Amino acid sequence: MARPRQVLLTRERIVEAAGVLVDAEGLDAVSVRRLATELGVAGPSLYNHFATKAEILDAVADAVIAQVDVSPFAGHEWGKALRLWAQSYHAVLSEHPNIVPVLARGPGRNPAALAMADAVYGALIRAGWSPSRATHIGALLRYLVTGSALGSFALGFPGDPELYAHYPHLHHAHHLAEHRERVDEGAFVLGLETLVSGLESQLKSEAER
Amino acid sequence: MARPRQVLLTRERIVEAAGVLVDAEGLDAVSVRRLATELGVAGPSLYNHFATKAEILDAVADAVIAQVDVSPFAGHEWGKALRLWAQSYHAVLSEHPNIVPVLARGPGRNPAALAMADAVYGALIRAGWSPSRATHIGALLRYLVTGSALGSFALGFPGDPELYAHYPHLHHAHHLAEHRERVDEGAFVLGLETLVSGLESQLKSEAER
DNA sequence: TGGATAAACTAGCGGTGTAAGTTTTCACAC
DNA sequence: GTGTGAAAACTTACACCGCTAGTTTATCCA
Repeated sequence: MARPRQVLLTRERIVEAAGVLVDAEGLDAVSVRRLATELGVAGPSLYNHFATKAEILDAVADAVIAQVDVSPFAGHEWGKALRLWAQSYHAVLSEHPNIVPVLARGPGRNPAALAMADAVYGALIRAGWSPSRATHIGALLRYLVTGSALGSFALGFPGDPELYAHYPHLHHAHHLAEHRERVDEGAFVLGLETLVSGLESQLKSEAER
Repeated sequence: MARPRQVLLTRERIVEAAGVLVDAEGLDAVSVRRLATELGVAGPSLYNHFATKAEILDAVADAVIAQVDVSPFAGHEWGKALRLWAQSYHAVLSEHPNIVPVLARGPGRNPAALAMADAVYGALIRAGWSPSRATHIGALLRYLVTGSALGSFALGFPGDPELYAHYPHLHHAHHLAEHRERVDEGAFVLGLETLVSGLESQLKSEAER
């Protein structure tokens, strides 16, 4: 087959198929040939639409970021907006955990990621934070969200009781994986609430001086 | 060469060489053949000492964790200890950023990582936190430290002014990379201080009830 | 002293990302 | 209408990847 009568591939189709594959089988399952097969096409054909494999994965990551709800920054007070946005961010990454390593590298040149950074930073500046503080807060919340999405804390502990026999305080650690959701979610919620309410009182006491 | 008169490889030598290579050129530079060449040995010989490449990288990650100072938990009040430990943890990962993706998967069966988790959890329990809260706090601080080490926030923004022309609040984002250290460090310090002091007042108000 | 084990080797399998060159089709300028 | 050039698929191929299998030989222990 040379050039087909009807176009077989588009950037959108490739990104969508790659996203499905990443979600279903993980980053390692995505090879150019495998992805091409999934699209009914021979391997290197994808290079007519993307320069490298990394570019494909970047596009997948940006499509995920595009699902995050940044609308709270339009209508809510900054602290409330931060909470709502971070929760949406966290929820989206929880639905697509396999792409997180790609996404943790930062916005790069990806439009949805840049738009999100813009919305967050703008809201913080409007609230009265200094440029450097606003940057710090944006970074900080990204640390919390991606850090929590990157690897489940609970699943990091194997479910093998004998492993913990010689650690005086870890006798129950082999049960962690069973309560995965409660543990990971509880840690995130605790962190978000502690951070945002701490920041709220910092800004308030700055304003009073 | 069959079995040599003097042993050429040990687990320690392999882990050390792998660590040097990871630090100098990144995770992708570590291939079994490349590492073996670095050690003056033919490729698959490493498999006499490690079952898989992943096992080698796990050992490198654990050697890094072993450098974290957990001694503060012995002598200091819990809040102070948490701050000192997290700072050491952060500093160690900053010196070895390339191994962070491996390390972010959790302790697994690695002894230094388990010992560290044990020390943190034990100190929190002694301080009066409930088991589930102690787990949450441990998880939370790991999110912060690994999240901040995983990808520089500042370096995530390319230094190309034109890129930000259409984002109303990001006009100065192309300067972020230049101030990388101040930005990333500032965000981490802000996060650590806000979290720990928030937790201190939470525990205090719990105790009063 | 004999046998098991251990530590190196070589050869090779199936897979990877991607470069290069080929063929055919489509869109458009004359 | 009809060349012309770009675009979108193809095939082939390169260098490398993790890892397995089988071989050789030195060392250690009974």
